[in-house]
Amino acid sequence: MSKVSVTRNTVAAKSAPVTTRRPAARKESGRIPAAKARLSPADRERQIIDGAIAYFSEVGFSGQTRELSNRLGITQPLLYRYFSSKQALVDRVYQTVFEGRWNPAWPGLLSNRAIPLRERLIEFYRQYSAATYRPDWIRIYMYAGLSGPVLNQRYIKLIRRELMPVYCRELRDYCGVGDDKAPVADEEVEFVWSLHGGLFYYAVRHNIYQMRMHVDFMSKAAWAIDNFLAGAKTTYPRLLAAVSSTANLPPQKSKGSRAR
Amino acid sequence: MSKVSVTRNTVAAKSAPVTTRRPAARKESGRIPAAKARLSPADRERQIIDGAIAYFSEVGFSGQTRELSNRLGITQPLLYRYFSSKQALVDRVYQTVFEGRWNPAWPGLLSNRAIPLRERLIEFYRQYSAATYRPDWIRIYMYAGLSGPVLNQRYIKLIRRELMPVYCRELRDYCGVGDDKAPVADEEVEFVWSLHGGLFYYAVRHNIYQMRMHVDFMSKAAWAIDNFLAGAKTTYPRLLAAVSSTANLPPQKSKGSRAR
DNA sequence: CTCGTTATTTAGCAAGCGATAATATAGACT
DNA sequence: AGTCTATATTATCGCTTGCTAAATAACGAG
Repeated sequence: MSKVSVTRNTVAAKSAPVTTRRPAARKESGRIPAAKARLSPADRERQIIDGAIAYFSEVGFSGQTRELSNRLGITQPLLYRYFSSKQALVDRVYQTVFEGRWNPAWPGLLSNRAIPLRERLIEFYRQYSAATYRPDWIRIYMYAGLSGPVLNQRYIKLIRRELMPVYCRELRDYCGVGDDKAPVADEEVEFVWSLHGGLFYYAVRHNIYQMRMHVDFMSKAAWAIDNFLAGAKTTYPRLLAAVSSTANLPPQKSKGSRAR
Repeated sequence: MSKVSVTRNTVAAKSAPVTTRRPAARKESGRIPAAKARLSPADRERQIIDGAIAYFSEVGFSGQTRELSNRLGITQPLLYRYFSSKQALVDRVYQTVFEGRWNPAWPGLLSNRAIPLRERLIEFYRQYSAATYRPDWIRIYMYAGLSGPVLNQRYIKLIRRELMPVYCRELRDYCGVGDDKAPVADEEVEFVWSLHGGLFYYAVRHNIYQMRMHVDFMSKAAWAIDNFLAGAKTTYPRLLAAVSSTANLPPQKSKGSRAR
């Protein structure tokens, strides 16, 4: 219906290199242009994925393909030229959001004993929050968890495998207890989750409940880390002692060995 | 029309607990009506609400009324005899889940200085987790947050208003600093949120990501509380000092006064 | 300029959805 | 029992949604 006119721009033609996956090499185009002209398949695909991330993170994966195409300024059947089904697009959104933001250098950062543990933790949470404590990541992560546990379990297990053992061993060293080689116990990991989860929940309140926060994240994180480390000096040795004392005993019937 | 049989009486039998809240109103026929037959409006309404809580907490509020009615063993138009629209039913689910589980006695429990703070906190989280750290509450809470912030903001503000001031004042007393009457600063509240959020996130991992937990909640809570209190002895006075020193200064342009 | 390729749009189907009106039937009362 | 009322079901409407096929138009090569 004659929604013509506006721009006859040749912008589309200029973008030759595609770099299908690496967001690092993005030039300053930053925001998605309305880009209604003919695009190269690679560019169009990128545009659709970016738009889908923004749209689905806002309304959830029950959002409609027609509304998504409207926001992109394209027609709805065009989506199906690039993705065989809505589910395929959704899967691609998952993949794009969750795979590009994990930094393999984090374990190394956390275990760098040339720096005080406090500073390492602060720097880690600066990077980690910048990468994941954002509306698109957090919201898509939570939508994913509610519609099926597989994806989130995989991510939690990544943290448990890559981060938590390092975390716990550095904490042992910080508190001057335990040895570096003993495997970390579930109780230790859960202990660390209290800090990690407390910081994550800040992001949930901000990005899902959309609370206006009165303390900025890094300031809060610094106080939480300080408190965690200060308490750990006395609590963590006690925890390790409690764990090792019950480690190879028969399972006791104490007040609650069953997870809720 | 031919998809009958299958779950006919199992569904009816399972959804039996109708008398949960209304002791009166029913003559004591003793026999709980099989949900299949004609029910009194009050009983049918309860049954629908209970089923809706279970169904929507599982699949989210984009779940279909037909599927809900199937699970209840009733026909779909019957829902509309009791609720004018799907939205009305959804609102009723919100109301039922979120009102009814808050215990007004909690502030009193937290501020009862006849008991050591540690024990008060443990008892509080025992009650609080039993009331809200359950799949229906947590999942509906998160679905609600993702589809609109209003409800969650109201709940967060309830915590901020009813719990946090008490929490902070007891913490001041525990650490032997500050006075009871000074209003609590945002930084103090955020400090307490670190503990509270860390425990809440345990429930998220368990009930939304459906992780199998290796440490039961109360055990984890006890360690988290111990660590929080142990650290607070040194950290909280420092926090209070930092807050009061910048309290009535002009807003400074430090590295990050803006929330993320 | 012409023409072929292909990105994009127009048109539309079939199933799914919330919601309504008409019909049937269970249960209480006389 | 017979009757009446409110509960529950059958049938269906109008709209939405994922998806497809055919038509159109932009771009590049010769």
